Amino acid sequence: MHPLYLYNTLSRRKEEFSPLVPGKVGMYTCGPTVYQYATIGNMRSYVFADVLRRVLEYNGLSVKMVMNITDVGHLVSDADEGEDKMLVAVGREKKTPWEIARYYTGAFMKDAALLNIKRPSVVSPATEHIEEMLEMVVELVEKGYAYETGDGIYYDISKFPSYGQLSGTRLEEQLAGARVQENPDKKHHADFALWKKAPKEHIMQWESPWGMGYPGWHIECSAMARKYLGDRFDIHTGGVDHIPIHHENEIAQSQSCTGEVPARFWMHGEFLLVDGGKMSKSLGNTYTVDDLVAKGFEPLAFRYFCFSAHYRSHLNFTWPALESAQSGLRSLRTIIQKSSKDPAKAGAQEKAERFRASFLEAVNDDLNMPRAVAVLWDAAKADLGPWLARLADDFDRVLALDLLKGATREDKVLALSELPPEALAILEERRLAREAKDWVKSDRLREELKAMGFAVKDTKGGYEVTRIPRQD
RNA sequence: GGCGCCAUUGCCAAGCGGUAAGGCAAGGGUCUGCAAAACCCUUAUCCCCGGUUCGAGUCCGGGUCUCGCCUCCA
Repeated sequence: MHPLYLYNTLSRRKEEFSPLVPGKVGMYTCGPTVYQYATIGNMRSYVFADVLRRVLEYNGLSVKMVMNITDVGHLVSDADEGEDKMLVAVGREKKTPWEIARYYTGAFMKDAALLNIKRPSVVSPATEHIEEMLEMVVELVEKGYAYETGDGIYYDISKFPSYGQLSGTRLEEQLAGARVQENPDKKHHADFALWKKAPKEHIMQWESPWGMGYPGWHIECSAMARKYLGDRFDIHTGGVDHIPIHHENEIAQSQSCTGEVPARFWMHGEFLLVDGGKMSKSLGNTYTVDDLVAKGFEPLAFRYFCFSAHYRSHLNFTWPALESAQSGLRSLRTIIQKSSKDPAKAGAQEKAERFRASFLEAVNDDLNMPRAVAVLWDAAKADLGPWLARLADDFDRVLALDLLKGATREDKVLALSELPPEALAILEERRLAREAKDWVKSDRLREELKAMGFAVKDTKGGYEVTRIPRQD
């Protein structure tokens, strides 16, 4: 057994992981906002969390994974100003917030499923936890960590000296109001809303001890993690962008209630870049899983692509890079499939065991997927015969690339019954031309089939027809 | 302006002090009427300058470049 090492943002180093309760891991993942489609950048982050969960399970641990769905408008910047994203969606789509949340939650679930992201043990919307959030806010007020202003309840950062421990930022060094409008009622510019008082017309609001209102956008994670995982649990994940504000605030809130930093390990996935630059919803240069599919890619090619870089590194998305991933994944599957028909060779099992050990070592080294995939490739070329499929099946518990699926749609040799009659006619004509050694005609007919979207490959006894992947 | 990350072959990328994994692409070859597939072979000394060390892509110092964060964002 290789020990499992994970990088902890809190300590800025890799630490050996062992769960609080032997054999069981509690893990929280900051989930998606559901007022627009998730981008592939978002999805990279959930692939990362999924891999982490799978690696924990691969190590024999049982994992309770909790994910929130942010369905209540994040309004607000840290200064609690700005537009409400849900409100924007409501205006754009002429639907109720609830309809929008349901729609985009569904879209997210579908994308996750396409990427073989396992469903978390608990995945639940923030609005189902208003009560738990209010309880925490009340507790914070009672304990003196929060104060009321004209427009809400704010966390008082001056009561939490260790603020900034995760990001290494020092409050004094930050320029107050450098780029955001200062809220004059706040005692400190970094104080953040726990609860906001709602104007009458506000789209989503609930009763509270302070009248109608809605939650601040950090409290949902604190409340949900506490409810499902307890005051102290093993791992909390999210994107790197969460480090400086969201997770700092979460720690401040939770620790003020419970006396402890809620999670022992904080892990963060790096951003996906597009053409060397930032991808973000606000820049509008985003792609969705649907966009990839529309270009003829398999969603799992994107998952494989995610494994080409370590989760703590930037990964640069380009279409050629995705093609490279798709090719790689395809040939991997082909090799595995072929290999299973080969006779077993002496020593193959022992070799497979060694590959398994290397694979475990790679994934246990802070989820080093590029190395793990390299181990798979080494194994694929090691002449393992039927043992390769067994090994790949085992690796797939972590990789989840459907390695044993065999041919993809494009690779699959089509039965004659699957072909349109026109294509069959041309094929028959071509067969005759080849018998007559009329190569010019034969090649011309192949071109015709190509235009119809079919590729013909001549074999000993005849030919095979496959679909040509869509090109754009 | 402040803070941080990166810099490895045509592209993506691993590497955590001992003489550069893996993938994609490309080239050569075998096979094929041709093509495709498959198989075999080939392709880097690690941004620059100093330093530490028997030995550095790998540590330290100084540059340069890139990207990111400091504002909603995975």
